[in-house]
Amino acid sequence: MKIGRLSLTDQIVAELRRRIVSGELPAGAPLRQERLAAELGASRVPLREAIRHLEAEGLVSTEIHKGTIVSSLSPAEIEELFEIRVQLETWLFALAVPRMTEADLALAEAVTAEASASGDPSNWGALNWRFHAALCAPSGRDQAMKLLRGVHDNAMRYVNLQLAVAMDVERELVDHRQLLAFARLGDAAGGAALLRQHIETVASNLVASIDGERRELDARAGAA
Amino acid sequence: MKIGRLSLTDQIVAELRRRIVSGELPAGAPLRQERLAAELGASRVPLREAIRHLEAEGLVSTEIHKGTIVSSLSPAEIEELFEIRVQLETWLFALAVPRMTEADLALAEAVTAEASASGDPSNWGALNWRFHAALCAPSGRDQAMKLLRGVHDNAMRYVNLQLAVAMDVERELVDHRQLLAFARLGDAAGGAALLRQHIETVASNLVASIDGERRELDARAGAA
DNA sequence: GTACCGAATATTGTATTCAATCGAGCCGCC
DNA sequence: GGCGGCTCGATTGAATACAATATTCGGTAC
Repeated sequence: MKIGRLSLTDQIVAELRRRIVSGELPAGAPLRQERLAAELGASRVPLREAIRHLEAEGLVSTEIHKGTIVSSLSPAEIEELFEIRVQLETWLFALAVPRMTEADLALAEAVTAEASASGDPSNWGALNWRFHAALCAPSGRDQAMKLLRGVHDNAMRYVNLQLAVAMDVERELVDHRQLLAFARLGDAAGGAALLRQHIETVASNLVASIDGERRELDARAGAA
Repeated sequence: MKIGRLSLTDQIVAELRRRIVSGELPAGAPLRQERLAAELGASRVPLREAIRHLEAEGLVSTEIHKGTIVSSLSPAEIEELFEIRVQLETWLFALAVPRMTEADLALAEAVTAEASASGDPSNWGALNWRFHAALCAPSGRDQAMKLLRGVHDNAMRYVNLQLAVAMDVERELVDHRQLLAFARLGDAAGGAALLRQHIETVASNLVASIDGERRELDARAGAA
């Protein structure tokens, strides 16, 4: 029983979002309609509709008669996305903690275990989201979760491209386990504080890494 | 010199959003593609792209082969949108207060004056946004402002339909002037507290009004 | 009289086609 | 030799045409 079949457009949205968030389509990459449509086995019309959807989400940006590119955020904008995450996630987490059931905790633990086991960094962004979502979802704030998901996706694609941050995956897992411990104890305030610090740490590592890379590129450009 | 020409799709998005937020297209109203396209003087293709854009924003929802309707939020979901506004706006306001220039304050005052003068309730939602945006924009958090705008739009269309709340416009203006006073004094904490209370008051009035209307409808349905 | 089935119709989903615009490379002119 | 304009190819924007699906209304059997 397929309860809700997906339109072709929706499938394309999901696929493109996956490619963008995973870094397969890096920031600045152009989305050629004819080629992409052929590659996805569809016509240009549903592809264009999908692009409009992603545009509204902020993942791509279109200039009229020039085409669509994966939108590229400045370090300041990336940092801002993490700030937003801090605001929303700490709030949702604090709401979620007292409502968490054993099943919720088990789910979060399962995701953590999966992340520990899988060394594949390419789907780490998705796992990270699933963990954070599992922590916040019991808040019951579905609208906020939808918003948060957009912010998370938009930020995570930069994380996926930064190996320096990816190498810190061990440290992140430690944080995640500790967050789980706070949740288990019902300590919303303590957990929220750690969550804030956790997100801020990832953000500053990421921005530092991007800045470093940018400096390197500038240096090369200067030398050339 | 027209620097940024708009695609037909973008124009349609703006027009449809206006109609939805203003209440001209109430929640639940179906969007018939052929009719709308003819009415807007365009073909179905750009209209469909516009609909996909609005769908990503959460203003409409589409069911495959059944059509698109203006999305209708439950009272709980509406309340949640206001909760999100509280979280984001109090944060942004507190950031904005120390950065406000005289020009920012003047702008906010001008909007308040305009709102006092104009008795037209139909564009009151837009004015309300302009005021709240003026208070938060100096924070410099453009990404968050974009998010907040979406939330505000989505919530405001219900306000526009509720005369009981619209009648409280005087009280709201009092709050707005008081918020301005806090901003002028540089009292971020005091202003944020008032802002929180302000939004929560509007939310509870609105939800109460919607609940009342719904009960009335149920009663009629029961009588029939 | 009611419930179920089926054809007709309306509406959406997708593909194909045509039109408008932009960018690159070439040519002529200064 | 450099610069401006121009033509051509490529790409997107928009419209038309076709296919698939759902709703509705009428009819028939029970």
